[in-house]
Amino acid sequence: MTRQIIVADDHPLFREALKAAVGRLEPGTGFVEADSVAALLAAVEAEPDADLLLLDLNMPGAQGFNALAHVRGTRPGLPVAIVSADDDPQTIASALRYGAQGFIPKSTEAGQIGRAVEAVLAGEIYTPPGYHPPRGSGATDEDLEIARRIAELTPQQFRVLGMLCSGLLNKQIAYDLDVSEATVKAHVTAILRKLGVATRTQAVLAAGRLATDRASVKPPPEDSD
Amino acid sequence: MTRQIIVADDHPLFREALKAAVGRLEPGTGFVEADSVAALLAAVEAEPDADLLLLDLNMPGAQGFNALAHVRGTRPGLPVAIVSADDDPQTIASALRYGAQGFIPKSTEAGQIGRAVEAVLAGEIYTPPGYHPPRGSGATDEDLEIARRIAELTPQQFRVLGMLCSGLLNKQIAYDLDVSEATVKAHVTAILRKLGVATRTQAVLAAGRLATDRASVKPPPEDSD
DNA sequence: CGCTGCCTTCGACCAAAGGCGAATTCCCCC
DNA sequence: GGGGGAATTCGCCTTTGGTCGAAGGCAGCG
Repeated sequence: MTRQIIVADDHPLFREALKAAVGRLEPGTGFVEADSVAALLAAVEAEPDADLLLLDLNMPGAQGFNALAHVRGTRPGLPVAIVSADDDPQTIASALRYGAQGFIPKSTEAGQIGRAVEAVLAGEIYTPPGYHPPRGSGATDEDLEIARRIAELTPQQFRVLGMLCSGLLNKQIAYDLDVSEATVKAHVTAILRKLGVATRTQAVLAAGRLATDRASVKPPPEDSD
Repeated sequence: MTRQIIVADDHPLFREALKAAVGRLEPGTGFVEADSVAALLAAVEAEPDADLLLLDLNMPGAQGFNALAHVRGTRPGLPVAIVSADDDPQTIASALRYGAQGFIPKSTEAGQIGRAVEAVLAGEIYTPPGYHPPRGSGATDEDLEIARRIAELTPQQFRVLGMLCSGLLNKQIAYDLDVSEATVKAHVTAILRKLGVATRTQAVLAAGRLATDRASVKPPPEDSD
């Protein structure tokens, strides 16, 4: 039985490097790749028996720790190792508090990445050498509460939440997901309930608290001035 | 003619310290205090001839640089010196790009604060000793574009935007401002136009890009689970 | 097999959001 | 003193958002 690892990163080249670094130690390893949150969700659903998820924090559509929180909620048995270019102690501490089993800075050298992955697969919690938990751990209790609620969302609801956070209208979401607008509204209602808020705007604000970088809304078209 | 300085900080004690540090060098200085964004707007409107605004970044209701951008837009002639506990180079660079004439870390010793204020009043740009502009300057061109648009908002519109960013309904905003809901809607429409977006959620996302800390939406009431 | 949940889907109803035009006030400037 | 422009205010109408109830599909379990 070959072990399965899901590699979620929007950078194709980096995915290759990651696979090479991991596959070198265990040639029989199978990989599933995802370059977006949508693909990540699909991969997680399609591979219920995956052994590990290597997750980049800066993926388009997955503001920060939202994807981590959601995967931890829907697949509690699937270990997640964060792979990120942002390696300051605050970010690492947050990732661990949100349930990641490991944190691998992108600056890590290949051989060390392989060993880190093996460590996480063996059930250890991997942190970069020299890492110390900072004083204020970056994620407040309120943030963890948000994460807990996001973890309760179904995959489809999580997709919709991501689109809400992009500022899309129900109509646009319905078109993208190829369902009726009534269905989208039902999902939105479920999201509002689970997040404990009353409007989509409040839901976006809540989800935004788990973001590391600001979402880019959309390029303002700008015609007049 | 005594010069007027507006001191905007939600911490009363710190306002006192600030006044003491500045007043020591020029006993005749007049002060106007503001402990919230609402009070800040009122003060700026009431004192058109103020000589300087000392502005804290972490004021309730004024997410990050929004207040700075807005004041710079409505009162281009009023110099603004940011006073903040967050003194990393990224933050300082952003403040300067958004049009601040000075940046005074809260850790600055009293005498130095007085000298910094005098320098800004004299037309200089004050930065803490040892400050070097970082490589990536913290604020992207897109962020500056947002700031430029926020600067175009009228005071009332800016107040409404702040409430939108708190996740309030039009009805609640109308109650707080003591106007009809129709009026609030008109303001919201104007805001959407000026920010170049189509919905309130997108407006909140746009304004959120100028935030330094995440807004706390509101404590989720939480009853069921 | 049949039952029980859960997820997804949807249509119909009501509330909130947003657009449009217009009246009022205030301030600046001529 | 008298425009002119901007800001604030508001009512009416359309669109969007959100709730409720319900039906179909799919997995796990007795």
